[in-house]
Amino acid sequence: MRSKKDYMEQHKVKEMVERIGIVCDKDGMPPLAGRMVGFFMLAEPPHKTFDELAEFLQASKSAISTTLRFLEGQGMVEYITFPGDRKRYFRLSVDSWDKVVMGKMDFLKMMHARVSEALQARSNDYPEFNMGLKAMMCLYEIFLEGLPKMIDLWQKKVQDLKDEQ
Amino acid sequence: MRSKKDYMEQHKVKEMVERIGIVCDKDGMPPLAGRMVGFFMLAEPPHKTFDELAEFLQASKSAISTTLRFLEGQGMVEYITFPGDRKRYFRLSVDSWDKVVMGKMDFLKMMHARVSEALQARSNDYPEFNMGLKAMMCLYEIFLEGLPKMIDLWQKKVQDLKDEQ
DNA sequence: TTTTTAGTTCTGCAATAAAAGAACCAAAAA
DNA sequence: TTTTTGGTTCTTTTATTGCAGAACTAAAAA
Repeated sequence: MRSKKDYMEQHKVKEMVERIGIVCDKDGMPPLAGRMVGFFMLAEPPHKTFDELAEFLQASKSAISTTLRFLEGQGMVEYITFPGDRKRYFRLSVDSWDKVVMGKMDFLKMMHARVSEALQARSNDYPEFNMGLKAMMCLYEIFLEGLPKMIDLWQKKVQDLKDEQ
Repeated sequence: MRSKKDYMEQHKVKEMVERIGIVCDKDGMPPLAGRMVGFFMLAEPPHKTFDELAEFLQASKSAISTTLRFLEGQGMVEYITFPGDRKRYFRLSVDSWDKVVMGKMDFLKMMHARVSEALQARSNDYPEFNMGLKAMMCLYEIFLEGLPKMIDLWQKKVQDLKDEQ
């Protein structure tokens, strides 16, 4: 007996990887990046070499390299090394999702700035519409304030989860 | 004197429309959709006809039609009509941004489901990594709970804003 | 009834993005 | 020193997207 729960069969894995890939796709990720995330979520052990990635994902070295660097940039992937082993072992950077969220905040900040400018450029001839834009800014402000709070809450909860183990 | 604040000159408007367009682009919107949002933010009056959109944005009727329907689908654009006038007047749907946010929540729900499945598919051989996935799910749960709360808060604040006018 | 208006839908092309392949490079091994 | 390993970078090919143009439609106007 390998362990309490046996690792699922290969073709089921491929199926799930595709499904995860599609969801990531919808968030604007390139297809291979989505699949790679999917593979990392299911991979056992959770760290994989460059070549293992290329083989499982059936993709070229260049595509793997580019995609790894893309995901690294987003804070979603990192690598570890082992003494006396030249290879890098890549894996999902499971506890730096806050970095990913912070990245999304940059967009909120930009949008907020643009709406603010738009409002300043407008006349007072259409106060009701202007109020709508103010409301929009208000929503961005609430998010910009709320997201870091949610991250804090998350970190506490994660700590609790780890403690109770 | 037209009003307290005069409406800005045309070429400044075009400049700002492009800038807003770029930010929208970064959120994954097609270029014309981003520009259209920009134009709607600055337009006076804030409602524009199909032809006015086509002319200002220098785009074909088909592109305008497609883009309008895309933005309508997202809950970002709506149209009004006037008695005895066949035309539709399109405008930014400024107070249904909650719908846009709810749309983003669908993605969070999907991702949460996929991670949950992944976790169930995994063995117990790598508990630390599994814990990382649990933490990830936890983050999604916090967002799924927090976003509606933020929307509520927003609606209250918007009411206050309107009242104090 | 025919014509015009206000759009929509379908087809095809141009621009962009994703991935492949080959050339390349630095560190380690032989 | 040469070769192999573990990648990266540059160029080319392929797939996808975004938009234009023309054909179309339903309602209103003439």
